[in-house]
Amino acid sequence: MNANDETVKASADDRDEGQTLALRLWIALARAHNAVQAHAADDVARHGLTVTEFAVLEALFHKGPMLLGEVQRRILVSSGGITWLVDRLEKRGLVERRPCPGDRRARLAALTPDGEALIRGIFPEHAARIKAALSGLGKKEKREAIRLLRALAEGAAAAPGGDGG
Amino acid sequence: MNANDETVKASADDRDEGQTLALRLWIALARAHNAVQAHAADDVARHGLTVTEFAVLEALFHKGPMLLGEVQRRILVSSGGITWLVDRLEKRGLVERRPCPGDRRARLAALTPDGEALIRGIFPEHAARIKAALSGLGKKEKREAIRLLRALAEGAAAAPGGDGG
DNA sequence: GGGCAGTATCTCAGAACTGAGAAATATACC
DNA sequence: GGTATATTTCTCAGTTCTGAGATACTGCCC
Repeated sequence: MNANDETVKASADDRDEGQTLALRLWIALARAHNAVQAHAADDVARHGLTVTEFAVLEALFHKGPMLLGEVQRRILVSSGGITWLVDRLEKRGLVERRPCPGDRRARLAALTPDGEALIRGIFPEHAARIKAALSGLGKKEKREAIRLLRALAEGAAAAPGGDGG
Repeated sequence: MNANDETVKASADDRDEGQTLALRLWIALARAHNAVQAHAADDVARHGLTVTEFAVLEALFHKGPMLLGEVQRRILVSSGGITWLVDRLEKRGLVERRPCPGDRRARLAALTPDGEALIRGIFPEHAARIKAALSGLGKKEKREAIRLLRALAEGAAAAPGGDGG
């Protein structure tokens, strides 16, 4: 149910125009992501964290202990990546691994008291920083952008190839 | 000149709501970027290229020979990154370095005939693939998304910290 | 024409991953 | 119960990049 006018009648010009538009959108998406990511990275670096490390702590803070695999899917890293991340956070005493009751293959990642104190302390400031980085859009525009980006992600997941086909 | 209603009167609730909205937007942005990037990566991988390598070839294809620094700023990598990328493409015979007339510090990157033939051959299909990945939005929505993403990127660049303050 | 800040690229150590495959366990079917 | 397949995490080699500092040159000012 996409409002896809170009499927009705597609001349060569229409196709070119549609492709140009798509490429422009892809570039705009990449640049916006990059610009916001720079702010996020800059902010969490003050606490010696990377954006993905922060994402792990934040997930555990808001959802409680989770299977490594759940965290992995949530923050979009590979299986090797989540092992590496949790190793790193465990060495710093921010996260611990616990056995998963009922499944001896799996392990839960959970915040330690230190980890919880850290994320509790830095999360509000981080959220404020993200909000500031996104201040180019008003509330209404943000809501519209969220709607469009979600439709974009769903469409991409549904398209053949990539990671969703 | 941002349509920023929340600057008028900001109760604690308003602030929380604004932050929640901002965080949701940040997540939607990251997921959309990731989903589209997966398609782009999957497509160029068929020719043994990464997304950034493709971006270098595409820049040189559409703009002609460029200073390494120009390419670097265009595709958003570090100085070490662009050296590494051009090295790699040069080894594969797709790109060559040329001296820059009038500045002996600088070097131009330019497509070789092989490189031009490659990008000319794969660009149309890649553009079609990107268009397919972005088919979750209609033309009108794409235009609106581009407008919002550009405003987002500008706002982020203008905000203190990150890479634009 | 010598010093000096500024700019462009390169070098290099190492960060932050990826992806394939191994090991351990779970689940389903005969 | 036994075999096959799937799932979950871990290991490890290799890839793709970053950031700091080195090197080479430019252009300005005295």
